[in-house]
Amino acid sequence: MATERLQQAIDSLKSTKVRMTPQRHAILEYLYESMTHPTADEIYKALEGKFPNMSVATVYNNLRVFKEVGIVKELTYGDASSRFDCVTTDHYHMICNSCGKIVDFDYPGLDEVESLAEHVTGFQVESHRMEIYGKCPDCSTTAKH
Amino acid sequence: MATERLQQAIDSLKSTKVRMTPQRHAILEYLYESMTHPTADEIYKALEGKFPNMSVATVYNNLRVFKEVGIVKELTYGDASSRFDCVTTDHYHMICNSCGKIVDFDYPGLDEVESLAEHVTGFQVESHRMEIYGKCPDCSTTAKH
DNA sequence: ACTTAATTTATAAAGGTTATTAAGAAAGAA
DNA sequence: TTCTTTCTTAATAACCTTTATAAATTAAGT
Repeated sequence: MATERLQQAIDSLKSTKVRMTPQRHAILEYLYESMTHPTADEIYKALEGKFPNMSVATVYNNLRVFKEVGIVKELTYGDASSRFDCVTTDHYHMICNSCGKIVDFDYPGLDEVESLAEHVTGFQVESHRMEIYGKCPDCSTTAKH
Repeated sequence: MATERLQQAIDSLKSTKVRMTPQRHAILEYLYESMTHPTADEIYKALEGKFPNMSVATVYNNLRVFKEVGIVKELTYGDASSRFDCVTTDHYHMICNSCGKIVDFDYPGLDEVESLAEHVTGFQVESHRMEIYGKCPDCSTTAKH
């Protein structure tokens, strides 16, 4: 349940020196309720009604704080805006090349790839990132017409 | 051999309406000789000596042209600059979290992940991207001291 | 050599993100 | 409650990468 996880996030903030502000609460709430992976600007626009005076910098600052505390992950893409994900457990993303929709999906760790990479390159593996691109059901249907 | 592949790239440009200019040749040459994955700015700075009047826009324009023709691939990262790869065959990248070094490595296609993702999400898979992060040999050695 | 269309250069502009700083507010102490 | 301290916000400017624009230049075919 979103509310439960939101509460956990708030609790884990309390254990640090991070203060709870109305803006912070609203940003977190939005992240946990919208199951999308919003950009900073989308969050900013979504909260315009509640906080007409909120600055974009506030959104960015707080997202950075949330990242540092570990309750939010940043998904970075080329020239486009970053997106923010409040699901911090390991999972991958399926991204629609047409509409940009992002869907989560789970897959057991790619340990084999990691250990091969380790042997071949001599690197000490720390993490990996994988995304799959394609057309979402909506976009592949409309394309057929 | 780098020279051979460079010549192939030049030839494949000739088959289009793309003209060969000294700047273009130099950018391609740099891409094929440096085995790194340079940013546009690195290329720009590297060629400053030969082309004191070259504009950054020229580098970007040409990299876009090369991408369109298919002889160069762009590797995009969050806020940081894109890097450009003249190896267009499928392969993955191992990236050092400390110094940013990028090393190529091959791995058979992740068909299984793709087809699972297809079933679970209903997407029509078109491609995927994977990167592995860690510490390169140099950086993990110095860390031990 | 001539012509035409592609290319370069220089510059401005766009878009996302960060830095700065003064004003404001949260959390704990008195 | 009130005070105090430190964190946070808001507004704005600045930064950085990349793209757009427009005039001058040049490659390539005739």
